[in-house]
Amino acid sequence: METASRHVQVMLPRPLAEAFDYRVPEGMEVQAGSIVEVPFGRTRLFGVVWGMAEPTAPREKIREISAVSDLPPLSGEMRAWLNFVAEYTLSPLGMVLALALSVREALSPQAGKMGCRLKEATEQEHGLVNPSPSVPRRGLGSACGLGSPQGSAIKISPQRRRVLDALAEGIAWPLHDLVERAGASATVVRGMVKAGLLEEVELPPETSAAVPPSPVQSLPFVLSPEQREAADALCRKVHGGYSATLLEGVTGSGKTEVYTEAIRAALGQGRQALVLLPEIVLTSQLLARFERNLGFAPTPWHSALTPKQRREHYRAIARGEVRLVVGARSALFLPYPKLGLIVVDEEHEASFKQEEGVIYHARDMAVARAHAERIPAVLVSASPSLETLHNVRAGKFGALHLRERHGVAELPGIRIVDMRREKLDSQHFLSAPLKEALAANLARGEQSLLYLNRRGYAPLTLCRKCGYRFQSPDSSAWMVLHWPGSRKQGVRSKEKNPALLPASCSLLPAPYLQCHHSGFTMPLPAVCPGCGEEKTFAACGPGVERLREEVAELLPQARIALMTSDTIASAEEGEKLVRTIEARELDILIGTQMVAKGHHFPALTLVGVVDADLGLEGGDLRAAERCFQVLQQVAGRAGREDACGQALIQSYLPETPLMQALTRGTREAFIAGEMAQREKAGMPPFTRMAALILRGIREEEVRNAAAALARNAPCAEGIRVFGPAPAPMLKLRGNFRYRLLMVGARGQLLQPLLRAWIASTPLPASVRLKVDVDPYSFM
DNA sequence: AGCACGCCGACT
DNA sequence: GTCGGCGTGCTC
Repeated sequence: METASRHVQVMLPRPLAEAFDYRVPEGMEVQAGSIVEVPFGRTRLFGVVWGMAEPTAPREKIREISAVSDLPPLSGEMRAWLNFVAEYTLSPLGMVLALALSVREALSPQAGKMGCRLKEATEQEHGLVNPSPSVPRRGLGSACGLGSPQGSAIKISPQRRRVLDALAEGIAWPLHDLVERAGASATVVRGMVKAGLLEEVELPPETSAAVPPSPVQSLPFVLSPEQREAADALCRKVHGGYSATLLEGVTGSGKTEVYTEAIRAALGQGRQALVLLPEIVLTSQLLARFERNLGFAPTPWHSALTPKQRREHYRAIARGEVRLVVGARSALFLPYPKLGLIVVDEEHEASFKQEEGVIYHARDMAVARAHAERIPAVLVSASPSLETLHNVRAGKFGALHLRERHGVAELPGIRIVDMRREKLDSQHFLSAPLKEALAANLARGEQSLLYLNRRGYAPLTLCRKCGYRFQSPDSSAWMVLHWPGSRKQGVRSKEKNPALLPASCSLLPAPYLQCHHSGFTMPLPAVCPGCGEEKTFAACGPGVERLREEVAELLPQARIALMTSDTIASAEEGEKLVRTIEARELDILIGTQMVAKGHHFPALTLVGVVDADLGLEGGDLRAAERCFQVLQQVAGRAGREDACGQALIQSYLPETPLMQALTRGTREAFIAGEMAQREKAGMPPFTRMAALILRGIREEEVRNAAAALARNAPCAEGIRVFGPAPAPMLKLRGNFRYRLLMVGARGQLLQPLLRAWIASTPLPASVRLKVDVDPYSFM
């Protein structure tokens, strides 16, 4: 009888909504949340025990659990939260679980890591005269004449010799390291294993080096009365179960120091704390600041960790050995066994929104996790999102406000340059006031920053003869002209039409065209693909590369540098440039989004925003909000220490409330206007939204599927469905995309309606549907 | 997500 | 005649 056989439901890190049935072998102990290794198809996978009910799958399909991980089981709170995330985002639970089990190698002590060492009995078996592997030295590359038991000879080539020497100490080496050490290929090593010279053994467990004790003394900082009050309020929350609190304060008001007190309180309870930050602000300087403040190094979690660090950090976190994690949004999904506090710094940042795979907003899911774990969440910002402000007003979130700035100069004077009144030279983009200010600043020996959120040389290239426009083959976007070498040709600007591009270019590097959506890149051809004429290309509009050209022409003596993702490929390069700036070896920095945040430059006293209206383009309802934030942030870069700086903002829309609010330096006016506008237009945060995005290879099928969905749209009180509309970027990566938008009243949960809607509309397998709940991007 | 099976174009 | 492209379907 098999009445004694136990079964459990195992959730697997695959896009599956349901758990699979598995048998628990005799003598194995599992509980809900246990991380287990199971056979799955022809591979083995780690999954999590999700239920302990009777199996529903046919008995003959059910297989047996292979092993249980040595890591502690996922807590009930964690599992409940993962379930919530799956339901909220309409993602298969397995996909959400995959985020939590992201480091597969961390789930077992060695995860089957194998290494090679000398085979114990090799010498005797093969009749080696001398047991030392470094001899015999003679007869390299030839048959050594050492008889195996069968009498066949084993060849010791120079490569094999090096491998034997590398292993002389008898220690097992991972294959990869051995290959490097011995300078022999993996094939050679494998051949030696086959020949019986080496054997594969499991490597001994690594020593846990994830949390080295830190000798750093914490620097006690003195909090102002205002800061003290806010810190005390947060510390009280740490003892009080779930709460969500906005900590608002301008740059320099000491927000970090205030929430560090709450971290201390959580750690004091023996619990773990998590600080989430946008990836770009997660620098070594910032980690060092936490270390100084707390007296120990926090554990970082971001995309640049090495596989080994990732594994060790994951294991130490899962075992509760790590006290503080400072990480990017993926750190939210780590299996902290005793989380006591979550801080989301730069809460307003759009980069917390994950746009691929499971589409989620880390800030919102952090609040949900705090709720599930019954702990406080603290949202921190100098310019909170409208969503968060709305939650504060609705009484869902508490709020603390830091009003004083400490050790920082006044905010810069902001002036809007009305570009409608400016007479720009053709193919030039700097207004007279900005040019004058740049020249004056240079004369004073002070640094300037020009902000233009457009990579490359020009956003559009067209043929002046036939009107041909370069368009990306795999999306409908224009190809952006890049011309990194353009600055090297001083004479170019003296030509009649400076925008006219040479057909063949002797400059280095040569101009090329790139699609910023797909990454597709091609050289600028010599003749127009439309009419075959030479030298007819005109570059339209400015990019940062072209701006540099203009500035170099205007101020030939200035030392200029570009800061874009094209010129700054790594964190080290970025830090190198920052050091150059700090050493005042640079006069004018020209940059994209990248320069908006991060390091502050002591001698920067002028900021010029070349095209302030750029951020308002694109179908994005939060465009104004984001544009305001970026412009305020960029403008705020001027004059941060002793000197009071100025910001000049070039705009064709100087009367808009956004630009007006910028000049007054008050956020309140802008927020009030923006809130009113959103409410009137029925937009979030006053409504809820979900986007349905369909994509497929054949446009006809996608369009039909979208139409079918639209016909089936739910009719419910307060629900509106818009579309289908071809996605703004219609053909992205070879796929046609159509979108529908569902809008509901704030109090209405969209998910059940969405689920019923989707379930009632069968779609062809060739058309994929994804749902973006609370969409940020409308592309 | 992987991974294999299966049906149509460019090669030994 | 195959090799291999990725479209489709399955995994307890």
